[in-house]
Amino acid sequence: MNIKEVARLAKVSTATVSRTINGSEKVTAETAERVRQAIETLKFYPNTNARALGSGRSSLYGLIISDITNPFFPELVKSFEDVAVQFGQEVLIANTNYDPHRMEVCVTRMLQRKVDGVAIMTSEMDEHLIDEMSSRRIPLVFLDTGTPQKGISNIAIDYASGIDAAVEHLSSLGHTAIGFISGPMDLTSARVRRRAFTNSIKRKGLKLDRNMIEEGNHRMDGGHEAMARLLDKEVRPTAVLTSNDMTAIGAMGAIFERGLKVPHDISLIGFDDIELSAFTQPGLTTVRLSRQEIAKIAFRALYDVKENASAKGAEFTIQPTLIERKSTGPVAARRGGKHPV
Amino acid sequence: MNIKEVARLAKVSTATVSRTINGSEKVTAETAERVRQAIETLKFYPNTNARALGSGRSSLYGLIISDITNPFFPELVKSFEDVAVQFGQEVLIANTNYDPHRMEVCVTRMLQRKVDGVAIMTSEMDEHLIDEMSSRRIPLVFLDTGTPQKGISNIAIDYASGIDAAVEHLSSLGHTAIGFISGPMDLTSARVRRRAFTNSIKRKGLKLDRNMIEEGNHRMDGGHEAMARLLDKEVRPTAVLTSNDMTAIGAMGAIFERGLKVPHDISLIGFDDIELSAFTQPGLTTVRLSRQEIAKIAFRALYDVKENASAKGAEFTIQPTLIERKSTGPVAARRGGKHPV
DNA sequence: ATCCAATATGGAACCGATTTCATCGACAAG
DNA sequence: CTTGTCGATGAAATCGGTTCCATATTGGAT
Repeated sequence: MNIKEVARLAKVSTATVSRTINGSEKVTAETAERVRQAIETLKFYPNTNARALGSGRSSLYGLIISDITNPFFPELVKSFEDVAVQFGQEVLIANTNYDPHRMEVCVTRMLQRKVDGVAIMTSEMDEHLIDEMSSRRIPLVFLDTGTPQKGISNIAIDYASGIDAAVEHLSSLGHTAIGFISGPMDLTSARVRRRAFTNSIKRKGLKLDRNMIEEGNHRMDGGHEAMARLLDKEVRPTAVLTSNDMTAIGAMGAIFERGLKVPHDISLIGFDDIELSAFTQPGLTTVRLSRQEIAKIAFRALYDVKENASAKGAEFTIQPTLIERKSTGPVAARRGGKHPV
Repeated sequence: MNIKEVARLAKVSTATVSRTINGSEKVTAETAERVRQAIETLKFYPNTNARALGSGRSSLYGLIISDITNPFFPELVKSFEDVAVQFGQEVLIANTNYDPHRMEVCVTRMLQRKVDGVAIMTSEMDEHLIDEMSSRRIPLVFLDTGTPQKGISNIAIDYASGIDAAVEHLSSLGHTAIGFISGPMDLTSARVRRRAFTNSIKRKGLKLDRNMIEEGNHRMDGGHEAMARLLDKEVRPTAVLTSNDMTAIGAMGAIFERGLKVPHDISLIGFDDIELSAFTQPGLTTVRLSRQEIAKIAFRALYDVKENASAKGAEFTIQPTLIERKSTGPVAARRGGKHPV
């Protein structure tokens, strides 16, 4: 069941069949119709491997993520695929499980499959792996890491503005003792978010208490444990920011377990705004990072560079926005605090 | 950067390079070493497309799911990939978004990429699409649908035992008015789960009230709305089973919004046991459907049929198990009910 | 009527691997 | 010393498409 059989049935050459399939203009409507009939009759599906081999383009775009189990990523994957499909391209998903070794495996896969571009939405990226890809002139786009270079695009996230808004929100509710649960500190993205937090606290003129910063793992269990540690301290924060929503959701559980209430006893703010965050109890106030936007920009960045040899790597910036729900409230009235419930 | 250049550098033929890469025994240790050196030096990555074309095996296994946004599936994907990697195979993920049309696109992808097998973990499957694949002798495995035929395996889920356990659990807590929120009724899997529920209720000798069955969409918003409808009725159930955990989580929100409490006012049981269900507040009692087990069986079923032309399609059965958490409790004391809090 | 340009189509090389089959050399047996 | 056997290697066909280049055909201009 290959192109030759189709050609024979339609009484044309394989070249003409190929042209018909690819919508080349140089085929008579009549001939094209005959070919289409033959394809239909034989239930012919062109072999993607042969196609890629012959044409040099795989129509495949790689998407490397850290953890498919974190809802942030499936939502990103979905959006990325949606855009890719619009352009008639396919997506190859690879996840690293936050493991630098697996990252190498992922890159190898991309190289072997001859993808037309790679979106790297994770930060455990090794310099030499980047070289491996960029030296082969594969368009790349990073999420919030990486230096924009020739053929390499970068999507920066304006953490400062997002986290400033969160801190401002808490501050306006009377909170001064604000804690933070970070992601795993060996991840660049986690470090960047944490730095944005400390900077923001300083900018607001609040006191930065290192005792109120704990490390999580970007998953629920890590958030749970980190919050437990925070609650065990002598001086508790009245509000806590987290490095992502999963962490916040885990943290929320730890708070309830102590018989405390959100936001009455502790206000909580997440980061990402995954779909789930609208359904927690209470709804999670968070800083939204639009997956649709990231996915769209990422794909377009790759596609443009690929199709348009002239296009060079570009720099984009995403603005996160504060989404106020029910997990934040005025600091509880204590000793005549000025923000009674 | 192809096999020829490697051959030239190592001063051997391309055949020998190919043999070395594939670990064929007929290569002297010395020669193999020289080839490996050359590969290393040139940073050569064999072209998967050419490889698949030449050998007739793609080492790719397809995994078709309904909704990557439902945490059940990412967990399944992860497990499936883990097993595949152990066997040196790759995974091609495709999701249908519950849309039969997209399903056709997914199958086309599989056919074009010449996958070595397809795991169909979704039920919006058209008979003719199955034929399309099975007539090409592609090993298939279905999750809980499909008739086991030659080369087609099926993983059945013993809903009866899982849902019986759930109903028994509620019954022993004194519940008699048990509601159900189903998945979208155009999905086979949703219908099967609903039927398991009604059967179970009948077997327990409880009264089946069609008024207490509402339709959701297997997502949080659907669960939320369905529960809202249930709560608006004159006679409310004291306990509700849902078709999956996402539905239960959405439902929980609707309950809280009315100022009611779980499990005090309403007991809630989910289905799947996604990771999240241990972190809801209160923890969700649910019926666990092991993704690891499903993924492992699914991949092995495909791999065995592929590698072992003799192996025919097989039938497997998965036993779900009840996980008791905090979302179920005795029916609230009313008019001297016999199960006071 | 003649010639040219434009257009549709076919032939064949090519993409980069795998794999069959032939060959070569070495070593053991006679 | 010759011959048979076996193991390592290479040459070339092959997989199923794409695409360059050549050719045939058509219609319009002169």
